Amino acid sequence: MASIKDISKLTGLSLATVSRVFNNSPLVSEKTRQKVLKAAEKLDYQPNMMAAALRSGKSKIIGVIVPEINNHFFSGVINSIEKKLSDADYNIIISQSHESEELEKKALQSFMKLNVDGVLLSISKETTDFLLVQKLMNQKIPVVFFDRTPKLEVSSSVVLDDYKGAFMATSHLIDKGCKQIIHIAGDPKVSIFNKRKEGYIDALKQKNHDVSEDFILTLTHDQLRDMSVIKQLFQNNPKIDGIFAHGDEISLYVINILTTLGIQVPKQVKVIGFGNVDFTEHTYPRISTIDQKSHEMGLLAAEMLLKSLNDEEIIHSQQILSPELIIREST
Amino acid sequence: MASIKDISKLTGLSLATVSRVFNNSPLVSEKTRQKVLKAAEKLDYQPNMMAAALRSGKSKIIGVIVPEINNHFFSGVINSIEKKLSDADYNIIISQSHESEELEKKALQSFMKLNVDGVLLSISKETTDFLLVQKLMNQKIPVVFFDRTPKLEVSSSVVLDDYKGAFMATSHLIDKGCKQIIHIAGDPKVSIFNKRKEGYIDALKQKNHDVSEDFILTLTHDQLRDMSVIKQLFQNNPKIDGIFAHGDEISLYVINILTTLGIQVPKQVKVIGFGNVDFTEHTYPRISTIDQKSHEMGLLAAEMLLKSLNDEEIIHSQQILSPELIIREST
DNA sequence: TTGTAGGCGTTATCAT
DNA sequence: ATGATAACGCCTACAA
Repeated sequence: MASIKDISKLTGLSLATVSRVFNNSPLVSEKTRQKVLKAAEKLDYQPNMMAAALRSGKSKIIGVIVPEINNHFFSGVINSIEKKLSDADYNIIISQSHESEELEKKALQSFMKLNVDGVLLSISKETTDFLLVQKLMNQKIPVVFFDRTPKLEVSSSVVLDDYKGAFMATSHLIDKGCKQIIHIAGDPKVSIFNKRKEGYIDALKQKNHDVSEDFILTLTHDQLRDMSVIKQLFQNNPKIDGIFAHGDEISLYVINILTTLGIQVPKQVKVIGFGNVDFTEHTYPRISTIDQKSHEMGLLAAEMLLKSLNDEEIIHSQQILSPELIIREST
Repeated sequence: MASIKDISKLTGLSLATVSRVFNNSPLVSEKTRQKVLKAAEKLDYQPNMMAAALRSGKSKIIGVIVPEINNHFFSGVINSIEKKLSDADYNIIISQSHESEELEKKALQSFMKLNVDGVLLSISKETTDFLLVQKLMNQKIPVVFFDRTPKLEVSSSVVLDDYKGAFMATSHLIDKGCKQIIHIAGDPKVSIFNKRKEGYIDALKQKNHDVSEDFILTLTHDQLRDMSVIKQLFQNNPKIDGIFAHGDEISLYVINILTTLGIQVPKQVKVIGFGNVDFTEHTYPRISTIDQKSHEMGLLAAEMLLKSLNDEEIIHSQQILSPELIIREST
C-alpha cells in the first residue's frame, strides 16, 4: 500500500506538504496540490486511518449500540444515523447488546480500545450500571442515548413520547366507540413500556372509562402462544371490544388468535399496536399502530452527537419526539 | 488514557516486557506478569488498537457488507457472524449497500482505509464491477461472499441452494394436491431469484405438470399493491390452486389480497413463501415457507474467513447449504 | 527472562 | 508556501 512517503518521493515534495493536501489545508498552492493528487492517483494511494487516528487522537469512528438490529425500529434509526454520520465523514460501527448488560459492556470496551470519537447508545433491558458510560464521558467522548435511556442527570438523549403514543392509541379506540379496552403490556423492566401503560390508563381516565388491573395483561410473547389465556379472558368478559397492544408483533398475534376464535376484527374487537413495523401494512386486516419516528430519532441523535463533537464543550439536552397515529383497517 | 509507557514507569519494567504480557507471550515470568496486570488494573489501562494495528498491520477488524440490515435473513447471518468473530477477538463493522453499487464501493473504500483484516460481502442487486474486491484480494485481504455472490472464478463463497428450496416448495404444493401452481418471481437481476424460478419450473416438469410463462409473474411489491392484477389473474384462471412466492413478504401480501377477494387460504388456494421471516409464524393462517439457514450461513462464512486469516495461503472454496421446508397452515 | 531501539503512517510544531 | 522533525502507542528483532 502506497503511503504519503511514496508520494513525497515521487513528487519531490516533503511529507508535510503532501499531508497538507489531503487535509485540505489552504497553505498549499494549487499547482502542488494537483501534482500531489496526480501522484496519489497513479500510486493508488489510500490514506491510512489507523495512523491518522493514532497521531491525531481522532479515529473518525462512531460506535452505535442497539439491543437488536433485527428490529424494524432500530434498523430504521441506524439507517438515518448512518446517513447523517457518513455525510460528515464518520465511519460507524454497530454492535448489538441482545438485551444483555454483559454484551453491552463488551461492546463499550471494544469502542474504547478502538478510540471511537463518540457513542450512540440504546441501552439493554437489563442494564443498571453505567460506570463504563461515565468513564467514556469523563474522557470527553460524547455519548448520546436514544429510545432507551438511563436515569442519568447529565446526559444527552432523544426519546419518543411513549406516554403520548399510548394515549393517542387508546383515545383512538375510544373515539371509534370502544367501551371495554384492554391493554397488553410489555416487560415492566423497560421504562418505555411502563410509559405506554400510563398513557393507556390516563386516556381511559380522561374519558371517564373504568380502569381495571384485570384489563392490563403483562404477558410475554411466549405466554401468549398458549391462546387459552386470551380465550378465557374473552369468555369471562364478552364485552371487551378494544385492545391496545404494546407492540405490533403482539397485535398481529392477538388478531391471529381472535380470528381463530371466530372473533372478527375490527367488527367485534378493534386492535391497535405500537411501532408501525413493516408487516402491519401487509396483514389482513392491516393493523393500526403508532409510528415511532425512527428516522427522526436517528437524525436528531446523530446531529446532537455531531454538535458535541464539533463544539468545545458538551451541552446536555433531552429531546422528546412526538409519535404519530397510523389508522388502518384493524380499528 | 494510560499507555504501556505508564505501566512501564510504574513497574520499573521495560516497554517490551509490558507489551509481551498483553500479547500473552510465554517469554515472561509469572511474577512480572502479575505485577504488570496489577499495574494495568490500577491505571485502568486500555490497549490502543490503533497503535497496535499500525505497528502490526493487523487491525482485528472485519468488514461486513449486506444490502439491508433490516431484513430478517441478513440480520440472522450477521448475528452468527458477530458471534463467531467476536469469539475470535475480532471487531466487526457492518455496512449496508442499500442495493446501490456506489454505496457498496464507498463501504469497501472505508474498509481499505480502516485496514480491515478481512471482508464478508453479500453484493447488491446492481453490482457488476468487482475491481475493488479484486484489489482487496490482491492485497491478501481475504474476502468471503455469502448469499449474493458474483461470478468470479477465484473466490470463496457460501450460498443457499435456492434452486433446491424452490423445488422443495413447489413439490410440496404438488404433494398437497395443487394442480395449477403459479409463481411470483423476483427481480431477474438477482441470480438467486432466477434460481428459484428454475426450481419451480423443474419441479413442475418432473411431476408432469404444465409449465406456462403466463403462470410466472414478475411483479414488484409496489406493483402488487394494486390488487387488480391478482384479481384478473384469478378471474381468467379460476383453477389456480397454488402459489409459490419468491419471498415471505409477497406471500403475506398475496394471502391478504386473496382473503379480501373472498378466496380462502389454504382451502381454495395454498400459498408458500420463501425466507422463514419472523412474522410468518404470527399470521393467520401461519405461512409455510423455506428456511434459508441464515445462522449456518453466517457461521460458515465466518469460519471460512477465519481459516483464510490464520492460514498462510488462501484457499478458495464454494459451499452450498441446503434449505429446509417449513410446513405451516397456509398449505 | 528482560531490555534497547527502530519504525509503522500520519500530523503538528517549528523553522525557512 | 514548503520543509525538517518529533511524536502518537505499540510491536519486534536483536542484544544482553
